[in-house]
Amino acid sequence: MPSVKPLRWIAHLDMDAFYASVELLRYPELKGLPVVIGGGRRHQPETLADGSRRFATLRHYTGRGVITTATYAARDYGVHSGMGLMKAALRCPDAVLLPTDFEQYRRYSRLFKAAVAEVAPVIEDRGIDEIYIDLSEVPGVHEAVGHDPLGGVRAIAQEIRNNVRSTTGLNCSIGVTPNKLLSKIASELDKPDGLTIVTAAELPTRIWPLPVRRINGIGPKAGARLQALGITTIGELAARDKAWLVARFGRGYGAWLHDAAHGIDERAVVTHSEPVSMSRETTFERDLHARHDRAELTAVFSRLCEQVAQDLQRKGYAGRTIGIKLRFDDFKTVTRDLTLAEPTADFAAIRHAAGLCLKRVDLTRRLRLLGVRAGTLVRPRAGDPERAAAQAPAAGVDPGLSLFDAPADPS
DNA sequence: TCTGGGGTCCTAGGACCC
DNA sequence: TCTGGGGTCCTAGGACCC
Repeated sequence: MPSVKPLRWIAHLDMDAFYASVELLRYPELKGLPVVIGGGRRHQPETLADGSRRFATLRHYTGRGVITTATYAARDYGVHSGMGLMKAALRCPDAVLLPTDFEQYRRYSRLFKAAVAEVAPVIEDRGIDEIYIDLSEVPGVHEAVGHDPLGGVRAIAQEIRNNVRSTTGLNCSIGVTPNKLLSKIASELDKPDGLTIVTAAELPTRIWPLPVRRINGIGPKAGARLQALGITTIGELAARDKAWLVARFGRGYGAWLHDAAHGIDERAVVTHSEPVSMSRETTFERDLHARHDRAELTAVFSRLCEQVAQDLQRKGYAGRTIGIKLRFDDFKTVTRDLTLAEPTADFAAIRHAAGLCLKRVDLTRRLRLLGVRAGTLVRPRAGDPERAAAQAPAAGVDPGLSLFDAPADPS
């Protein structure tokens, strides 16, 4: 029997301005206004005596926060996620500033994913506001409706959108194509509140005119290199020989670039995955010096280790690799890590290992960020005495007071 | 007025073993 | 005493994504 490649329909669903939209559900009076989410905890809205609410604006913001999400009204002023709040304040000083409330966003994330699962259960998580959905096995997906050969897919995608809308009050955008790569691109073609179906035959007309940066996996660096080579659009990338790309971008990435430009992507929708690492990091309000701010740094360092330990324990994991991350005042970032004989989720063990890592870093420059990470995770089985012992609190916690001894005086 | 926090994956060199 | 490959683990950095 000849084997025929089954026709796949893969959807990519992206919630529209997710964090901001969740906030608008509880503050409906902000609808239509420029609103940005981000920054610390200091700008909570306050409720006045008459029941109305007063919101902070960007105007007087000081600090190192960035925008995590901006409403479409705010984007009209040229602000976008990732932009520093100080910079955004110059462009749109009257934008409302709300603090992030991950607890709430996670709740709505679970809600919208459950709503999707009622229609199509094969879902791959891509973070809090995005999923891939394999529609291939959903009944009726391959059937035409009237004279529309894509009627089946369209109806199911529409049903997913309706269900998300009615259970969460939130809008999403969906792209549906034969694979994840194209669906990711397609979901952005009609944002917000869009539904876009692209067939393989439409690749030249609908995908090739787009900039290469729209491809998930071509970031700032690769985008700039391609531009320097005279390649701006996906079509121009598709026109290059694979060998030409391999010669310039390496065997793996070069070949992938070629396939991606031709809309080739066989990756499956993965419904389950295990975490590889867990980490905590923090950026300081002002840059700290190892010697001068030793007490503060030591306290932060311990807190990060404790948070990582708690995260591991809460989720039932232990890490065999413990690492640290430091970012200096010149934004240079270094990491150090250390592999233990046994995985651990114990605070004292983590801090001890992280402390050893710290000794391998030159702490002359001031620090702007400190992070702690546990990698090579395992899920210790209950009743495994050896691993249970490794998880138990270790005797003798080193005080850590000498963690941040500076090697030299920079001044 | 510099640029958050939480991740994944890839590469590359050196150690170490066969 | 010198010269090999291959495989795996460890470490550091970097690109990229949400």
